[in-house]
Amino acid sequence: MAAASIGRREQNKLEKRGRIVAAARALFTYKGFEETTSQEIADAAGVAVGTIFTYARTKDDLLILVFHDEMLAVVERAYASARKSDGIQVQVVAFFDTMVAYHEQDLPLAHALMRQLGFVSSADQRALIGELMTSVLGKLAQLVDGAKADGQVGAAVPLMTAARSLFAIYYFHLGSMLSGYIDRTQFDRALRSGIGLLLTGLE
Amino acid sequence: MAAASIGRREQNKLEKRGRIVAAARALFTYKGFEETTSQEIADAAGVAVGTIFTYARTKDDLLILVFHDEMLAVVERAYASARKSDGIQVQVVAFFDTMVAYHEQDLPLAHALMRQLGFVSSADQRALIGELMTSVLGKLAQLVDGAKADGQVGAAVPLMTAARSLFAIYYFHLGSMLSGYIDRTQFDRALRSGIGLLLTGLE
DNA sequence: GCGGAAAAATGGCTGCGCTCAATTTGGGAC
DNA sequence: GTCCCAAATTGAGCGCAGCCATTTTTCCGC
Repeated sequence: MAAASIGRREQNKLEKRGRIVAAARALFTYKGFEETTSQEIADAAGVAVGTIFTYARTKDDLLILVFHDEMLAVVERAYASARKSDGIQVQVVAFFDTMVAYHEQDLPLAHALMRQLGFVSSADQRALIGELMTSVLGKLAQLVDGAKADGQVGAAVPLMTAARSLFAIYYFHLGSMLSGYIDRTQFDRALRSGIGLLLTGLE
Repeated sequence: MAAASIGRREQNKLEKRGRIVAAARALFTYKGFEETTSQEIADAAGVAVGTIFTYARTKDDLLILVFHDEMLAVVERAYASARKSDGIQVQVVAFFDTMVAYHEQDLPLAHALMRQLGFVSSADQRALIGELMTSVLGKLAQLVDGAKADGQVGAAVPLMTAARSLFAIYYFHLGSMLSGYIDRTQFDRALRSGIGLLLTGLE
């Protein structure tokens, strides 16, 4: 019971944190990020407003918390989906398609998330987002590494540079779509041609 | 006098707009974007708070206005600087180095700008930022096109895809630096290796 | 000039995110 | 069981961006 009772306080905190994040998730989805007030989240989670800000320093942090766990899962799914295909290009496209499909479920929320990714301010945010980036880049690096084995990718290619460049291209075009510069069709085209060009090179 | 008197109203608006943007510019630089209040900008510009919001719908828009003209000029300088060199890789690096040097004058403000680039919400913003993007991508495309002439770049390479991919890599690493994931030295290395890889290709 | 209509400017007001002094809760020492 | 302290919770209050009913300025037909 000692271990359990020590855990009691932590247990409550964890459960409360879960309620807050779940409430935020639901409200963000239902009425949008900007349109949801801290008071509403607090009410839905059954806590006072002030309590929210002991679990997340800002409303923005809450958005990151909402995405964090889900995104890690999506990255795993994206990787699994990519592994089903053959050929590095098809694999990478499949990987990003899975991620886009996830974002397409709620484009406004994805748009709000993208704003935060471009403005990491606190150490908390840096840690959470850094974890996501490590996960995505790691999986992409694995795909590239796999392609090295069967000679699709040159042995001298630095894995992380390749992973970062692939992601950079995806990220840029995703932003263009979420900001309303291009539609989904144009996005697909742009992503494919960008990845294709990175594979063959300019020279 | 007819033409001038018709212009009088426009003249005043333009001059007032100039004062507001200049005041915002100075205050953002002096005490930071978040730390500057609309009231302070209004006082410095000699107008009422409400007036600001007839020239810019939000404080965010004001930030974009502040950068817009300067950025167009920086892109021109970056292009001029790139043309001095030979070899597409060196040119592209010189181009981005000029842009980074500009942002380095005020990293916090560059960071704030980056947040807006990732969250274009109004048609006004889309127009202003779209103009910047067109300018940057156009110049990059020109550099790539020039390199095509002397065979450094394959004739079949689509110019805009190349320009977008180059920019995407720059943008991604710039964001990493501004968000505090990497320092300037790592940025330089990452940018160069990313561009190098795009030139040679993964395959 | 003058009248009036349209455009621009104004600033008190509202609703928001977030703070912080005061209060409640939980858990160990005895 | 009781006491005590630290950790957790609370919500009224604060400062901010942005709104909008009112006032001021500008322009044109006469």
